[in-house]
Amino acid sequence: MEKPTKCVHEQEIITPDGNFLARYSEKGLCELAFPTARATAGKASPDAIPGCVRSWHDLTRKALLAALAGHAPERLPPLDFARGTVFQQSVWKALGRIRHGRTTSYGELAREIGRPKAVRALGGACGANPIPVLVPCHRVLGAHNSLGGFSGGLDWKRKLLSREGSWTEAHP
DNA sequence: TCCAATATTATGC
DNA sequence: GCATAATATTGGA
Repeated sequence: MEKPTKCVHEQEIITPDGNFLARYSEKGLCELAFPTARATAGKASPDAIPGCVRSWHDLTRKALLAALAGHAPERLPPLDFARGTVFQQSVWKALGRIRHGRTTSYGELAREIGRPKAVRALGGACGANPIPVLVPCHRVLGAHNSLGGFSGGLDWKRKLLSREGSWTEAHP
C-alpha cells in the first residue's frame, strides 16, 4: 500500500524444514518467507546489521523453531505491520490471539474484528499476511472445517496444524 | 473512479 | 456434494 520501509535487512533461519528468510525493518520483523529451494541469501554481512536486528533475529529463530517443533513460542520479536492496511492489521492482530493448538474460522474471525460479513475480504487479509507461522494464519479453517488456502502452499498448512495436534487426517 | 479478483458463506438442487 | 448469489476489501487500468 504505502512506501516500503527504508533499510530492510535479510537474514536466513536454518530449520529442519528448510531455510526461512526473515526481513527486518527499523521497527522489527516485517516479513518471513518460506524456504525456497534455490539458494537466495547467504551474502548478508554479519557486521553490517544493527545490533537490535541481531537480537530480533535471535528471538525470531527461537520462536520459529519452537513453532515448527509443535509447541508455542515463549516470546516473539517485535512485529512490524506498518505495510498493511488498517483492516489487515486488525486481522493479523486477531490472529495473534488464537491460542496454540486451537483453530478458528473465517467467519468467527470476521465477527471478532467487527466485520461479520467481511469474511471474503478477511480471506484476502490472511493471504496478505507477511509473517506466516509466527502470525498463525494457518489456524484459520473454513466454516465446515475445510482447509481453505495458504500462501506458502497447503502442504505447509497441513503440516503445521498436524504438529500442533489440531489436524487429524479425517477431521470431524 | 470503476472493475475484476479473492485463503468465504449461506442457500438451493 | 456442486453450482449460484451476496458480500467486503484490495490493487490496478
